[in-house]
Amino acid sequence: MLTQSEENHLKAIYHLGKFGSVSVSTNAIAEQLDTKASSVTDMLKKLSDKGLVNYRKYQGVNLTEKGRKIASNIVRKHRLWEVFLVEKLNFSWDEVHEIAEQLEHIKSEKLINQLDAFLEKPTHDPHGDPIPDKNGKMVQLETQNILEIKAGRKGVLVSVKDSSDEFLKYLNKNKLALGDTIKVLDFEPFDSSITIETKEKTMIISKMVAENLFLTL
Amino acid sequence: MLTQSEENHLKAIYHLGKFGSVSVSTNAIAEQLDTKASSVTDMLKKLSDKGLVNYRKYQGVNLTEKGRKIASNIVRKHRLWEVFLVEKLNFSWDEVHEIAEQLEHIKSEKLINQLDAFLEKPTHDPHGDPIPDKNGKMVQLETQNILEIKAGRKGVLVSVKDSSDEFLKYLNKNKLALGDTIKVLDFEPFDSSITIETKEKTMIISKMVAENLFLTL
DNA sequence: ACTATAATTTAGACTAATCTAAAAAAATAT
DNA sequence: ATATTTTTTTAGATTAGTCTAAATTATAGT
Repeated sequence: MLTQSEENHLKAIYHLGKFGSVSVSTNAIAEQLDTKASSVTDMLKKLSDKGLVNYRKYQGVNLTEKGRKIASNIVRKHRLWEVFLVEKLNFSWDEVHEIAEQLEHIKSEKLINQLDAFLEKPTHDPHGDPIPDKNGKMVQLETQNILEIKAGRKGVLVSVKDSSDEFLKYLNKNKLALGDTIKVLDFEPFDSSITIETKEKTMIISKMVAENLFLTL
Repeated sequence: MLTQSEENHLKAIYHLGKFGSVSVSTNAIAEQLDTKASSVTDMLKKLSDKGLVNYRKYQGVNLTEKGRKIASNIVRKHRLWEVFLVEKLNFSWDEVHEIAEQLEHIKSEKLINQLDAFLEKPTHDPHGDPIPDKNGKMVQLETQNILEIKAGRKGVLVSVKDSSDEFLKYLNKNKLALGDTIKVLDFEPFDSSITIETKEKTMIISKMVAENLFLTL
């Protein structure tokens, strides 16, 4: 049985491992978990002893098959709980992350299976992130960042990269939600801002915002 | 913010304090939590420093108003989650306790309010125990132990004292469930066993079983 | 290739929660 | 009332997770 801290470290490695680099650095994990590199080193040794990560001093770390399975299961739980909170308990998508961070550590396989069924086996969470199945597999939509879409074309907003409160509140304030159809009207090369059109209105979004919006065409 | 262990100690004192004695003994808490008396003593000092219990060496302990409120809130969460598991996720009543032991420590006031509303503000959990409201108040049904009921009278089974797996499985096996009407046919003074009649059948229950069944007349 | 900088690990300390064994206090029995 | 037993507390040790500061290794710049 793993502790919450062990689970959080595996999850961090899982998330960081997705982006290119074969091995994940100690510092990256420390930053993700808001802790110190020395604490991470200690934990990596422990996880290595348990056969959940491949770790070589100074060389970074990555998940073993066993570790990857555990990590994807935590992500699965996190995202299922987020769906529950939004769909059943009327939370808005900017309120659920912290609570799901707690709920993801509840231990009961039956619980998560029943929850999955109760929610009618959702494939994506409220932020558009795919929910892994029991084996860690997930449907990955073909998405494009809005910055890569040609002016004049339309797409459907299906996921956001940044799931922070502040960013989601910005989207709420500007009436942008998953599932909305967005048309790219104009691209301004000077600052990479984009003019977009939604059902609601026409607006300009900054590069910083645009980087976090992913659409299907 | 309290740790899980602190919360568990408060909850144990809350439950033990219900039965007569003004103050709860160190040993009783230790037994309830399956830990050692010395560990309990340490924790009592800590809880006392935080103003959650009144503790005097060798004199036992009881909850302060602040402590009582926190404890009843944990019990509230535990019982609401049990309702959720049974009503929404199709668990049977003998499977929910352990999971609720974990869920009761999730910290979010909004979560528990929304859950309460989603479940339509239940007043009792699947074992018939009353669910405290936000202020710790609960409706206490006028119940009688089946041993105190005169032969020939009927009652409705509304709660069970022992919530262990084994006992609940015994009830399931014998088709006894909350809400069932039970008629007391005969009382055997020799061993305090009772002959009862349900929709299903007539059966004899031992004193040990009878002690755990509470009815409304 | 050498040096400065950055990343990582090690060493040692701290806190929280637990335990065992011994000491102290309270309860009970004669 | 005293002795025995039980309960409770204290003292000291252990484990997990964390930290800071120092040492080590890797990386980058010239």
